[in-house]
Amino acid sequence: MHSASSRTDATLLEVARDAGVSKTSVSRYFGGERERLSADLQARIAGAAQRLGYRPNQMARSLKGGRSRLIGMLVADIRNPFSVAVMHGLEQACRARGFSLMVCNTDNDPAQEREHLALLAGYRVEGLVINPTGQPSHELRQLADQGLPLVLLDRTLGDLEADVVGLDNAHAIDTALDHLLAQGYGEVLYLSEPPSRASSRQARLARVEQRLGEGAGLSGEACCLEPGDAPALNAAIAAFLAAPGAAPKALLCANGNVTLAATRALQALDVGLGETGLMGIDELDWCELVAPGITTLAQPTEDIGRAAVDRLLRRLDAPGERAPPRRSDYGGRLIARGSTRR
Amino acid sequence: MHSASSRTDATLLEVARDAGVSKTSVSRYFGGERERLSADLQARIAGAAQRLGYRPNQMARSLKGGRSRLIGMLVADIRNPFSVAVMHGLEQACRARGFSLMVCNTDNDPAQEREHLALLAGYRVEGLVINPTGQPSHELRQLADQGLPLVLLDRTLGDLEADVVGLDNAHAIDTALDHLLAQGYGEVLYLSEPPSRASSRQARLARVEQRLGEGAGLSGEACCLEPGDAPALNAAIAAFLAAPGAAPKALLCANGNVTLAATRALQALDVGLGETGLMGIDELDWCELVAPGITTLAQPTEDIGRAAVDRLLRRLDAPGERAPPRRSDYGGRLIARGSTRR
DNA sequence: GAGTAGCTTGGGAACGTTCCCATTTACTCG
DNA sequence: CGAGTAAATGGGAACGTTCCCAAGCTACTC
Repeated sequence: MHSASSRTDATLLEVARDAGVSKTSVSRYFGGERERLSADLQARIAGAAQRLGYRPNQMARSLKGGRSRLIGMLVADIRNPFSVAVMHGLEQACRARGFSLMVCNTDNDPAQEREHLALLAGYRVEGLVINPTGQPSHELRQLADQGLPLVLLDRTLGDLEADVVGLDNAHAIDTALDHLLAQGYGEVLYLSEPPSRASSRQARLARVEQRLGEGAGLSGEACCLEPGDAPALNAAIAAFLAAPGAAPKALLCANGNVTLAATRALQALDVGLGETGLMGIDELDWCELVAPGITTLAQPTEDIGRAAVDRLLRRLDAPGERAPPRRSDYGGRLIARGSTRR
Repeated sequence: MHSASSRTDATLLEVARDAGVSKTSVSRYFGGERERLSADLQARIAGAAQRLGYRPNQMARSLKGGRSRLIGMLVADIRNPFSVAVMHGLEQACRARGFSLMVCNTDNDPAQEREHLALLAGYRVEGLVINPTGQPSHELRQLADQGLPLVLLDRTLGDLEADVVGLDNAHAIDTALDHLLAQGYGEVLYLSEPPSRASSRQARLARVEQRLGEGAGLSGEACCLEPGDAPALNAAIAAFLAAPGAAPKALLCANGNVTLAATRALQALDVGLGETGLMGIDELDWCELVAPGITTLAQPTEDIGRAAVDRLLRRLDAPGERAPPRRSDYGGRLIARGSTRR
């Protein structure tokens, strides 16, 4: 049992004194050079550290060494399961390579983004993974200019020089549309949030429009609505379903949030799933539960997380060298369920 | 535009030199004593800092001051929406009080818990919020002994001396059972994961057994199953529904995970919701989507997060003073939906 | 048997801050 | 008009590490 009132932690120097060795030796012991020390010294240090409850002070450590061993993550919406899944992959990968992850949630608020960016910079994170909200803030640009390795999740950001890791959007849209076509749907309504600043939304939208324009068995339209505008969504869907047309109709949702909103809308309109097709990008817990199951295109979130760390560390290992920004695109996995079975 | 190759950040001393002032003044400027400086000095410092892209080094700062301004959170499963929601509340509250949150996910793995605990201790977090997995690790006990303020989420942990913030379990169970009774259900199957180490599960289970034992219009049983054992769950539910009994039957799920599993099971058994009642503790995105909507008892997650930070800071403000551990219980909010309407 | 190489060990100067003191300057008051 | 106070500023010693360099020792090599 420890004396309950010791409020300040033991320091390296105290351990050294207690063990009767120099601070350098203690530093070596905890700094991964344990094998350089004689067995005797090791034992004495271990004993003293144990006795005093010593833990190396990371702050002092990174101050001297210049290496914080910290990776920062800026996530736009922590309550989005996609973000959480990627975060999980990131954390695993970081840990495996001796880094820790510091996560900040911006709630889609540029002010919080700036503030958190300053925070992370203050802790001298060695790399940054960002799920950007709007356009690049001044702070972010400045960090990038200073050479801080940056990885963007899912979307590019203006002309910001950074690696991007995400879904291969064109391929994802193709997979989705091909699936709908194969299941016998001919008329598609593509639902998305406004693509304004988000490059991935633009890419998906562009591919959809290209494919729908080509004909080849599919026709339809794209519809971009503000998130949360349920009446508009209901109206858009109702209009789409009411329009004359011989081919079976289906909805394709650009991401998980849209899938959620569209599912609500279809229930409000009392439309049966399957008869009218429904498919979404992003797999979610509940997609299999809403009868008869909602077809989705799952993103390989863990892979994306791992890849992000990979990029970061690659740049860290080659400091100074200014490699051109790189994109990594991952394929999605189709999970076919009842909502696209007629 | 900054010179792209400056890999090391500007320091306080460089700013001081550039501005032609002493480092003390710069320290004051960034340390919240800005008003003590003359307008002239303020302007010169601001200019220099801007020019050099200076950001105070948090590491050095907390090294000297002994205050890391960091709160640690240890969460058992980051993919659990309840945890994320609490985390969100925590983060907001931390930010509002000038702290930052460092989150670690243990994936329910004691080894990772120990490792992350060491990490957080290394960064000298000033308080710790824990969503504990099993029994208290040695490391945790040690930190507690050293007087690090600790808040446990949702469950107590052995004899560990720490504040606890969570749902008022007895009251929650009462609310749920009263609702089921009012809706005309008479026979209840309570589903839970094994309560082994988790005090909140024990508390809920105990109250359920007490109430079901009392009679008063309700009878039934409790059933504890390993998470993920779908066949056993199906069998248990099937047996419950097949048993003779005149009163309408309902299922009560101890938490979100159980609700998910039970919903799957009911679908597999092709049982209609409402006719057989279903109710869960924890509100989830999809509960309104599974027809006809699943009744839940929502936990006030944001409040819980805020309360946790509150406790922590209260102890931080009164250092040394060893106040007895305290429990805060929050009430849940009933969200009645179709699954408990006959 | 001296020179060299390798191992183990320790001393001390950083790292970028904060904060306690001292110093200077300008005012007020009796 | 001198003393006393307040406000503005700066110098320097910490804080707990790491890491360069040097010292002592043992054991070879030629």
